[in-house]
Amino acid sequence: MGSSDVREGEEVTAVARMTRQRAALLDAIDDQEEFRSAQEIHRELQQRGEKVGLATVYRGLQRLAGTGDVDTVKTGEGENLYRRCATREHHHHLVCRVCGRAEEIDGPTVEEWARTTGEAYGFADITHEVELFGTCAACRGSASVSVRQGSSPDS
Amino acid sequence: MGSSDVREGEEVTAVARMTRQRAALLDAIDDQEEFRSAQEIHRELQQRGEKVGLATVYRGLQRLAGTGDVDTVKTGEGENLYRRCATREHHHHLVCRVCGRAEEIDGPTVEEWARTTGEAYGFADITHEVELFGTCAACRGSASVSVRQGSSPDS
DNA sequence: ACCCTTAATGAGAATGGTTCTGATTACTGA
DNA sequence: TCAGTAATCAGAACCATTCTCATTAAGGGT
Repeated sequence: MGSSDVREGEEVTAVARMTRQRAALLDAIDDQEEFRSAQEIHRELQQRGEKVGLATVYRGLQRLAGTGDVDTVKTGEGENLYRRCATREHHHHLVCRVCGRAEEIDGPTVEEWARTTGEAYGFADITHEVELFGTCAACRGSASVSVRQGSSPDS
Repeated sequence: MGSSDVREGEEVTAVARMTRQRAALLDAIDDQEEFRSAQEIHRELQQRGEKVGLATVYRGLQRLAGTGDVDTVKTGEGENLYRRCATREHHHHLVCRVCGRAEEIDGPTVEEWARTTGEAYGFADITHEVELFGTCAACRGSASVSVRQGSSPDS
């Protein structure tokens, strides 16, 4: 487990043993601007001819998410999507339901709202889950393809 | 399928055939102030001596959620929680990670923020997913029991 | 009260994403 | 080079939820 590694993250890679499959995973992630599910990333790797197990992809993404090297969002269906992280700071996402492209948005407004609202009700250790889903300008025109459900028309 | 029923919902029940198991489900829900998972509700029914199938509980909750008679929130683990709904209007929740008790909160602030932020990026049909999790005052003191994960310390 | 249509139910199988298992492989520091 | 052990792999296990389809029963019509 933990021993001596990681000091001042600046390389997305860093830490732990660099194996062929981990390198492949990092490559794949670096090449993708959009949010992808673990399954999709695994499929992508196979198509590239990389032999990487599904479990390994999950583990890798998990670790990367843990170190803050990749961002994650949950779709309304309880599936996790990943993509490389631009900033390490706390932020939320505006994800396109169609193409999966996402904008990272910071919301001092929501942060503040979440905290004060929670405290107003006497709750502590407030965490918030905030994701926005929509249809981006590019996808607006083109005919629909497989639409990724972000959330029901409510909530 | 659809024919003549439902006009102006005012009774939580209304519509469709009132079966023994549906009545039992409605009862169980009426008695619970906190958010419960379908599995928990099913278990509860069994303990009451009601013989109701798991699938039926899921179907029932689904319908109730559809008609807006029950509220739902998703835990970070992709499990759905239900409880009877106080208001039919759009709102969010502040859920206690420990006991499941929840406050319904309205957030003109977030609503507005979500809409404007989304539009600022050229996205349309914006929907938002917002849930707050925390530890309520009552649970703060008592020793921990099974803690229901609401979300990771981030997001 | 009795029928008949058809919604509702139940038991279990199926799904699908994710995690775990146990054996095997292969980094990496010494 | 070698040992120690992290990482990998294939597939089983998990678990919440959904589906299948034969069976049951609500409830409007008569």
